[in-house]
Amino acid sequence: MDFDQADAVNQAIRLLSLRHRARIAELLAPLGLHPGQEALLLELARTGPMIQAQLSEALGVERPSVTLMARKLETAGHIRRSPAPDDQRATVVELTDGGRALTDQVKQLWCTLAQETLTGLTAQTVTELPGLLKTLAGNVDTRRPRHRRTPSETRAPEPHPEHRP
Amino acid sequence: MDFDQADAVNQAIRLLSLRHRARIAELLAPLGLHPGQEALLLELARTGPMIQAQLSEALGVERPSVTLMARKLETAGHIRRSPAPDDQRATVVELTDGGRALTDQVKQLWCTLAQETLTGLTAQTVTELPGLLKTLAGNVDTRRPRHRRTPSETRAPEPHPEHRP
DNA sequence: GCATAATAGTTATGCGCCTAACGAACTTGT
DNA sequence: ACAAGTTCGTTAGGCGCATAACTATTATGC
Repeated sequence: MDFDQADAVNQAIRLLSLRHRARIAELLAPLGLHPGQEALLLELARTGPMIQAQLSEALGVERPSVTLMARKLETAGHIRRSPAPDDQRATVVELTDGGRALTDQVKQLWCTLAQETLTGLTAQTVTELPGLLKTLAGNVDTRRPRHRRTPSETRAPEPHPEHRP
Repeated sequence: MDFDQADAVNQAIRLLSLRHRARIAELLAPLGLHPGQEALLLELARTGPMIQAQLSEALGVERPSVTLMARKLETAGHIRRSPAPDDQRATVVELTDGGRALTDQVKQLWCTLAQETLTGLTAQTVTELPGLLKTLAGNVDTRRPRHRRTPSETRAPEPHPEHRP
């Protein structure tokens, strides 16, 4: 692959990351939230009370990051942390009533943002987009081992599917 | 737009951002670079010596961010900063010889990364992808004013083009 | 010509995210 | 049953990126 093509892709992903996050920050600021925190709240709303380690896995961030974010969200009164009954090490995290209400507002922003983001795309592109992005993310995922082979990556034998229908 | 659909898109973008950046970090670590710095080096290699304000604009990050990154890259010996002759306030940044050599290595990583990222996609998707991502980034761009209208965004009258041919 | 505005850069501070290192609690192997 | 390993959470430190506030220089208006 030649550099210009690679650069176009990598730069576009970088720019999208920056802009998307910046827009999230803008939308979240009135609620007193910072980018990343909304993901934690939404995950709790989606799955219910859970252990920080599970949150770390679900959010795709490391455990120390969860520790700090959770502490701040707790201080703000949006979540509650209590020791897990069956495991003395674990602390279970859950939304407070206020946190749930706040999350409802986040959900609306979430829709606004997506609507904004998808402006001008065809319906087909919109429906295919999530799968496409997940494929890209999966292709560069470093959490689970990527290919068990040595770094001579001439061509990966079993890539991710294009989209799953 | 319903929440699940919006969430799928937003979450996918978030995940891609995290994973792509993580992979960049992994690839850059052997060179002693951190994510974001490669963009500065590549921009200098692309455009030649330039003012920090121009770098800020080109990279899409704020000027204080450029200040700190540039200082670190200068300390590492990859770039050189000198006062601009025609403007006493400005400082022009350029690659050193070592920086240029390092950037050549970055370019190779860049190709590796893109190849990895695009694994399993059709040729058509690959060619359309940069334009698509740029559209998405442009749709959420907050630097230039987004729509001159009040925030009642029932539907934007003149969205971005699907792709520019 | 001079006050005023705009621009270039820096410092300070805060957040998300990371890795490394640690203690405490659970799980396992034998 | 107990040592060894694993997992959960935390602390400490570092980087990228952001905004706010400041200085120094350049450009503009009248």
